[in-house]
Amino acid sequence: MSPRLQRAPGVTIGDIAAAARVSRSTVSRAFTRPQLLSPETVDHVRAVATRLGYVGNQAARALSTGRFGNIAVVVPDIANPFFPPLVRSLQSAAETADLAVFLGDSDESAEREAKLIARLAPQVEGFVLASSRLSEELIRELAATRPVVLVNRDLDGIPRVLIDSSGGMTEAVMLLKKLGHQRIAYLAGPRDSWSDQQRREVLTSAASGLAVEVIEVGRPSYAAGRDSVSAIVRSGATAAIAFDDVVSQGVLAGLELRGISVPSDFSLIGCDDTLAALTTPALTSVSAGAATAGTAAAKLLIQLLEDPTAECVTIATHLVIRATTAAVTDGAMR
Amino acid sequence: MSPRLQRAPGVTIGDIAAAARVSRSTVSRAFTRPQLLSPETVDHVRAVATRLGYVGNQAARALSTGRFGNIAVVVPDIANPFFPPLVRSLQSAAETADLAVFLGDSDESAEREAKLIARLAPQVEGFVLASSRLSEELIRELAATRPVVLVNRDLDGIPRVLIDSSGGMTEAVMLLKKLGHQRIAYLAGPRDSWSDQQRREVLTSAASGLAVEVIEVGRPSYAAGRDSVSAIVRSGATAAIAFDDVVSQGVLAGLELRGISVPSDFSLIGCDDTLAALTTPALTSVSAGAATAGTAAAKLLIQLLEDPTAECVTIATHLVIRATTAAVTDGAMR
DNA sequence: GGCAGTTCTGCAACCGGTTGCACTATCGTG
DNA sequence: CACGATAGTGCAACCGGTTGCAGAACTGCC
Repeated sequence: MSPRLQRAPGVTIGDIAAAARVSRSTVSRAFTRPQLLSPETVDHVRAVATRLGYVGNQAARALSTGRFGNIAVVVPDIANPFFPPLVRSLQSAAETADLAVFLGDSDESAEREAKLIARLAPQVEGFVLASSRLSEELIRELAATRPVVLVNRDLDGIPRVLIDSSGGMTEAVMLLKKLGHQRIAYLAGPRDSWSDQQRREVLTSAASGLAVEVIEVGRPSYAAGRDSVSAIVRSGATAAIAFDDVVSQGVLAGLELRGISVPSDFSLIGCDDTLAALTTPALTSVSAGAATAGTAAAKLLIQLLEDPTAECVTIATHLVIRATTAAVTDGAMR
Repeated sequence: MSPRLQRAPGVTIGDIAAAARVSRSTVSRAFTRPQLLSPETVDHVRAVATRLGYVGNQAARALSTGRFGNIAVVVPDIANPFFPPLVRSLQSAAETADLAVFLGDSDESAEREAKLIARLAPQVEGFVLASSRLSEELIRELAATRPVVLVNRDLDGIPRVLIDSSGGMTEAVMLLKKLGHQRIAYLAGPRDSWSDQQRREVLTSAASGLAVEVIEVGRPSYAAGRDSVSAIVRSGATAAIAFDDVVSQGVLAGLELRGISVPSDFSLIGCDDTLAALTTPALTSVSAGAATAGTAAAKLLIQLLEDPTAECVTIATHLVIRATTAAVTDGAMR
């Protein structure tokens, strides 16, 4: 069979107890509730522990306390540039609360997401589900079991962090109006994305007086953006707002292929501000503060671990104007 | 104090034992060593377990077996586009071996990396350290304790996955030669990066007959790339190879600012192929196969858990030619 | 019919912590 | 000086699994 497991020969509280000539309980308390012991005892035990290189066994601790000191963050695709900053700041915030972070990548599949969650559930205190693809039912079921924080998913009664695009979207529309555009396109993202739904609504209501053409691009990707250009041209729009920056970048490439130059012939605005400064020309985009959302989600979850009260954090957005927007030219698109 | 912990009311083997009218040992064996039980018992117990929604408690299992079913991957910066694909494929491979993945982001700091590792060590079976900033000594110390796989760090005797840039770098130099460039620049990355050291060496040895100017850009970032353009111009080079794609993108922006057009006035080659297709013009780059490296690292670690034999996996690279390279023009740079 | 050999199952100890409770000094007070 | 309060420590049970060992039931064979 498998080679007989030789346990890691870790130092246990038993060893310390023996070396310090106290009981195991005392060793345990020296770390968890020092106020119950005399200061000398605490010092002594801790000194011995340090000398022996003691590191508490998390599994054993978890077993008796029911606390694991771990949380999990699940994302649909860590390779999508929206998520790394989010995960990064989340892990950083978790670290300050001495929580370790499991990462799950569901590969955009609800099924895999459910599996990951089931696998992780027995060893985490709570979950952060970012842009979850799970059904509302499953999420509520999970949330009944343990603390769950959603990011960009709006389920009443479940703590969530929502990046509210309305501010930035409204500014975006206003800017285009001011620049004289009269017919604009919205390159819409996945139907089941809360962010897309919100952006759609805000855009159409803010765009009174403008003609708005909604073009579905499906899964937001570079290729999808590039391929949507023909539809954009057909729509007669002189400007577009895209579901995210990845799509925008595809659109930029597609426009270039057709010899349509940005921003003189066509204006483009992205969302999320993940790549914005990196495109050529630099993309005007609605900042989404993924990093802020990560921190907020971590804090919310940490707070939730102490006091299970539902809450909703909203993060405001604003427009970052760069080089892909300009006044509409006379001939508009040729 | 803290609200008295109400343990998660999870189903335990005790509950199943009672419901199935067998002992706890039998329940345990139904999952871990079914060959010891009669097939009917196994079926029966499993059926009951499923009906009750049993999920094994990982902490308890870990306590008695010493196996956690978790691994950790530590990266310097998950927001750097090289790492997400790596982490993604690593987690996917780990999943098939039923291992859960902890993610640590050291924020480019050796100290934080050490802290993360200490925090995670008591609950993981092994580590994948990607582009570790840790001292050789600390890494060896850790590796003595438990399985460690390094990515892009070359420590003799420690299992590691190395992305070998020599193939792609050589092709890159050959291409530039063929295009008639005679003076090229290398935009060098962090001194303590193994990848950078390797690229430097390969480049200088492959570039016999060419003048090579090494320009240090320090921490590889968009801004660093953009700001290095003046040094490039000063060097008189007509082409450059950059440490990574992020730097390249910065260089593209910097060149544009100066009105130097790519590739007609200047040729540029990146490394890692992380953003390559997304730039304008699309970047010629040395593919690094971060995703492949992630899978390889996971497999190596999994193998290492069974059979602790040091191994080294090397991943070959090649050049992907896109639109930022062209024959040198007469006037070269103005 | 008796006995050795298998196959299956249960008992009980153990992994390494935590914690309710009991016990013993020690102290302050009347 | 007696007595209750309080502080400090230890005992032992418990968390939820795993596993060595022993015993029961069944088989086959002499």
